[in-house]
Amino acid sequence: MQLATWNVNSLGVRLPQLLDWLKAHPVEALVLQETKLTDDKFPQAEIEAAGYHVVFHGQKTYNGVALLSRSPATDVVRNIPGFADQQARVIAGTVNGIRVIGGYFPNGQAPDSDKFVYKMGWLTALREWVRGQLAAHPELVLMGDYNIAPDDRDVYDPVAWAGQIHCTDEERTHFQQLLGLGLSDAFRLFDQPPKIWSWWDYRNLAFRKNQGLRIDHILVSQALVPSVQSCEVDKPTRKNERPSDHAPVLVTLSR
DNA sequence: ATGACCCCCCAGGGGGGA
Repeated sequence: MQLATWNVNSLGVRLPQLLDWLKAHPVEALVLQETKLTDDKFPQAEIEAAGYHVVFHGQKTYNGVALLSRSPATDVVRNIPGFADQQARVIAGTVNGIRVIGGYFPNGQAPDSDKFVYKMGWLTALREWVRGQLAAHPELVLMGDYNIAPDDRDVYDPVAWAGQIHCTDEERTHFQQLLGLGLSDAFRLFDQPPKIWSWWDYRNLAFRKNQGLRIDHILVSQALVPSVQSCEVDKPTRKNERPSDHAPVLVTLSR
């Protein structure tokens, strides 16, 4: 079975692509980020007609997350418990015994900004919550748009991006601390070719020049590592006529 | 080439993304 994450950059715009994508990629579960829809406008009927259960947590204009699954998700959680947050960034549920957590991590804007301070606090709250989730659910996947490029290998121009948002030591330390909970970056469980990204700027002909970052990740718990068969970025979806700036990322499990 | 986008808001430009 496959699990996947995709920052769709407006589900209102991308719904037809999502429905096409699900036909071509009948994944067991998919988390979405940047749906940018309040819950009353969420296209639940269309997604259910495509054969998926769905739970969601949105807001106007910004952020918004959803969890689609072939079987219903149970124990659904919206946002990080105990962390007061005006922004809709997390949705979690248990699907076929696997705890699936989808996150739209804060961007952070710039290392000297208030938004960076928020990003750091959010990451700390997420880590402490996920620590408990792992104790309760040994089979766990934490996936989404992390807005962190974990390593210089994940950046098309690491010199130009050194110290910039997504690439600061503080963000990378947070990523390592998530791994320290007992999670593994599914993509790095395998030898990978260089220059694999999950996001390409709309500007500067970035996709055509393959100038991007790998900031969308699937972290799996140790109990799941033996069943991970592959982890791939679905780059062709970024070539669609009216694409999101992110490509989906998929993990394949032997179950 | 010192360029180059897209989506939201909601009606002319501004905020945000990464």
